Amino acid sequence: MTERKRQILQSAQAVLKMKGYAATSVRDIAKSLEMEPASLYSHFSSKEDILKLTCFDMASKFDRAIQEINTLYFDAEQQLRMAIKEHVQILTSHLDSAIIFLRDWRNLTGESLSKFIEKRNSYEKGIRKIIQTGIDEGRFNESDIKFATLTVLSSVNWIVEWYSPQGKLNPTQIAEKLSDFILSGLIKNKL
Amino acid sequence: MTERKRQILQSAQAVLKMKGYAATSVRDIAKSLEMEPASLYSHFSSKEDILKLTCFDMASKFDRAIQEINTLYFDAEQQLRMAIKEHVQILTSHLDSAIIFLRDWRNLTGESLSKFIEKRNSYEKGIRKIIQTGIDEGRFNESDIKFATLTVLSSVNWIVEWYSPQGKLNPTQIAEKLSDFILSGLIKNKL
DNA sequence: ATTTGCCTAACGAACGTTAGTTTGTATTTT
DNA sequence: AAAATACAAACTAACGTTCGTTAGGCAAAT
Repeated sequence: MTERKRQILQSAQAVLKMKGYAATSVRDIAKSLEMEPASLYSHFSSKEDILKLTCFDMASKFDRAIQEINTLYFDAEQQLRMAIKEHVQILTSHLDSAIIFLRDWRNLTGESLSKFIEKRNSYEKGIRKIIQTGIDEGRFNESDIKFATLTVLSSVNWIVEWYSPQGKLNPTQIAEKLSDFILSGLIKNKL
Repeated sequence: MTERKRQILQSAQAVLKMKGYAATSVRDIAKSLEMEPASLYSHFSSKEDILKLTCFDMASKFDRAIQEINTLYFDAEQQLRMAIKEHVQILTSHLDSAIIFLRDWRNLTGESLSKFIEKRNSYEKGIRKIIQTGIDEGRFNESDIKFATLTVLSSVNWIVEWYSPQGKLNPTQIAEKLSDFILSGLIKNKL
C-alpha cells in the first residue's frame, strides 16, 4: 500500500462515515479529494474494494488483539479488562474506519461477506471464551453466555456513536468506566 | 392509512431490513409485492416517505412509553425496569421497523432529519431523567449520567441484532436479564 | 524510457419518479 | 333493475439523472 493510496483511503473513510457506504457515491469520495472519479481507479479496483480494505483491516486489528490476550495467563477479570481496553483503543484511534466497520459491513458481497462474518464470529468467540473462563473460575455469575457476550460487545461498540476526541473522557477512562460497569454485572457478589 | 397501505408498508419494511434503506431500490420493494414500481406511488409520495413513516411511527411509540412511565410515581429502579421492559417490547414486536428505525434514520433529509434527532434526544432525556432520579434518591452510584444513559440504551438497542422470535428467551425474559445486568452496574452496594 | 497518477470522455445500467391510462368495484342516478 | 358516475389501485411507458466503471491519453517523476 503506497502512501498515496493510504491517504486516499483515509479521505474516503471520512466521507463514507458521514452518509454510509451505500448512500455515498464514488463521485462524493473523489470530490473530497479534489480529483476526478475515474482517477480513484488507479488505486482501487472498485468501490467495494475500499469497503473491503476498511472492514478487513479493522477486523484484523481486533483479531490480533484478542488472540494476544487469549494467550496470556491472567484471570478472567483481568483478561476482560484488557480486551475492553484494547477494543476501545482500536475503535477510538480509528474512528472513521470503526464506524464503517461496524455499520457498513453488510454491504460486502459474496465471499468477502462470508469471510467477514466468519472473522466477526471468531472475535466474538474470543470474548465469549474469556467470560466462560470467568464462570469456570467461579468468579462470574453463571448466566447465558451468548447473552452476556453480546451485551458486552454492544455497550463497547456503541461508543463510536458518541465518542469525540474533544470529549472529557479519554479512551483509557472510557475503557475503565465501561469495564467497571460490565464487571459489576458479571462478578459474583462477595458476600 | 388504508389497510392496503399498511400491508405494503409492512412488506417494504421486510425488504428494507435486509439490505438497508440506501441499498434497497424502489424496484426491490415493488418486486417483493409483485407489483410495478410506479404503483407504489399510488400509496406513497416518495421512497423517503416510507422511511419517514417507519422512523416516526417507531419514535412515537417510544415517546408514548417513556412519557407514561415518567408520570408514574415509582422509584427509579422500578421506573428503569419498566422503561427497559417497554423498550424491549417495542423493539421485538416490530422487529423490521425497529431495525430500520435504529439503522437507517440517517438517510432522512432536511426537516425530517432534524425533527427525528429532536425526538431521539427527547427520549434519551427521558431515560437520563430516571437515572438522575436514582442518583438523587441515593440509590444509584453517582456517575457520568450521559455515559450511563448511553450504555443503557446501547445494550438495549443491540438486541435487534440477535433477537429471534424462535430464540429461547422471550422479550420479557430478555428485559429482565438486561435490567438485572444494567442495575447491578448502577445500584450502590448495600454494604 | 518506463512508470505513476491523474485527466477527459463516455459507456450501459440502474435509479427515483412522472404522466397518462386501464381496470375493477362501489355508489348514485335514472 | 339498469345505467351512469366516482374512485382506488394497479398498469405501461418513459423521463432525466446518477450510478460505478472503462478506455485511452498526457504530463511529470523516476
